[in-house]
Amino acid sequence: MDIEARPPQTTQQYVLDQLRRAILTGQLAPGSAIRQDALADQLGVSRVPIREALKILEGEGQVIYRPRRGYMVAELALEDFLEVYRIRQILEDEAVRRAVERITDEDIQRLQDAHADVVAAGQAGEITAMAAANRRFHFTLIDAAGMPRLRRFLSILWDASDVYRSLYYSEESNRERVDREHKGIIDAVRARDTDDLIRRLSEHRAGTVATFREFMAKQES
Amino acid sequence: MDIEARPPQTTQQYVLDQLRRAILTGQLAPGSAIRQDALADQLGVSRVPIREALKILEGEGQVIYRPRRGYMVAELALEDFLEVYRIRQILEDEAVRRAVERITDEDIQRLQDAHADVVAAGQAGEITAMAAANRRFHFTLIDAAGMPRLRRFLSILWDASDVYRSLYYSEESNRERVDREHKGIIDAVRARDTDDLIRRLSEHRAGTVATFREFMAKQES
DNA sequence: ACAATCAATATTGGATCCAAAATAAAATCT
DNA sequence: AGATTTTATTTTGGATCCAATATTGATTGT
Repeated sequence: MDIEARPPQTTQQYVLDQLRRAILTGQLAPGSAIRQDALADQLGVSRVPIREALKILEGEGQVIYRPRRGYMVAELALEDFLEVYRIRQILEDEAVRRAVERITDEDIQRLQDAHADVVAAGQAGEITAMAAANRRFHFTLIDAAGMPRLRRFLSILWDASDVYRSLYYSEESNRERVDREHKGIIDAVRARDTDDLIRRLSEHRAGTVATFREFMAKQES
Repeated sequence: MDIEARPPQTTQQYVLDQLRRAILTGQLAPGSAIRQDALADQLGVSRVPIREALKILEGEGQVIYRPRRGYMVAELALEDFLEVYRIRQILEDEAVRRAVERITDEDIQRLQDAHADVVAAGQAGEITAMAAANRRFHFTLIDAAGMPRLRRFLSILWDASDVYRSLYYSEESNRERVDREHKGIIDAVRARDTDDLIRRLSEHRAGTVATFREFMAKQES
């Protein structure tokens, strides 16, 4: 399923991919320090490409950097999570408004394909694959807006909350809900019904937020 | 006037500051390649901190990176400029909505101080200082929203268009207009009149966009 | 004169090394 | 024993070096 067969062009790109994966899977836990030397040994590279990859992640807010103290994986408090979702709301509303005007039949086909992958991965219980397909689904819509900066910001926001979104998919009932809501979203796109689409997407996001709220409440106890 | 008397903590920070300045002043022109070796000589440092600083700027979209080809200063076509301002519009609307609810009297005092600096710099004809004070003015408002990610995105968007905003200030009539509009903005904040504030800010931005449009039209001929 | 090929040069990417700072551990003092 | 200072260790920041790739310039052939 993974298309990325060819190796990355540079070592820093390779390191960046690995770091993303480690953060996503929780191998590098939120709040933990990132030891450059250990990581270099583990990946079989020197510290130089690691430092460059970390600078990229710093820019995305995935890691926190303190001069002469090094990097640590960013944590996401409830407050932060809500901010991420609030900004997503605002930016995605704008994105789909533009997208509806510009979207092609091929795009809609891609939307359907991505959703098929979501369902397939969901039934197979492959949470990671499902998260990836889900992201493809939503970014097909976002890409159709043709706004590269907006796309990049949204990408950063999705990255920030990716870890916790997997939580949502781990529940069977939520997976069914995603299936249902995605179908509704596709219908709204086909009908070019912007208001309906925005409403459905808002509803769609609300589920994840609720799950995160519960999760954080349980964490405290 | 420059408060930043103490030197940066690390060399990469110093290089980052210098690169920002060079891009802002046009010393590094949009579209031009950035030669790491030459820059290292010029700043009296090695290439390592330069590479790290460039990675930060890459993340902000200020420079474009192509593997094994190096970095070049990003260009801003009219289309890009309009996207930047559209996203600014959306995010700043949200920011001020929150800000109005949370803003304190000290914040409003800071707003006034910043505006006084804008006017003073404007009368002295110091465009760079005026741009800096103007930024302080607007980010006082944005900061009051208490949304760090939104603040960061807006910071990136301001950076992207900073070069061209100076263009706007270079005209005397525009400087007067800024003075007038800022006063109106402060009044709206004091009155906690969100709708009026949003309207005024929108109007305020429109001037810069118009100037950029004219500039680009002239460029072509 | 122009295009294509080959050689020379410039530039980036990564590894290794050392100094400076931060952290952890040991020793000293009250 | 507990707090404080001193010493040892770990870790980051920066410089230098070399290999791999890209770019430029020269050479050859048509």
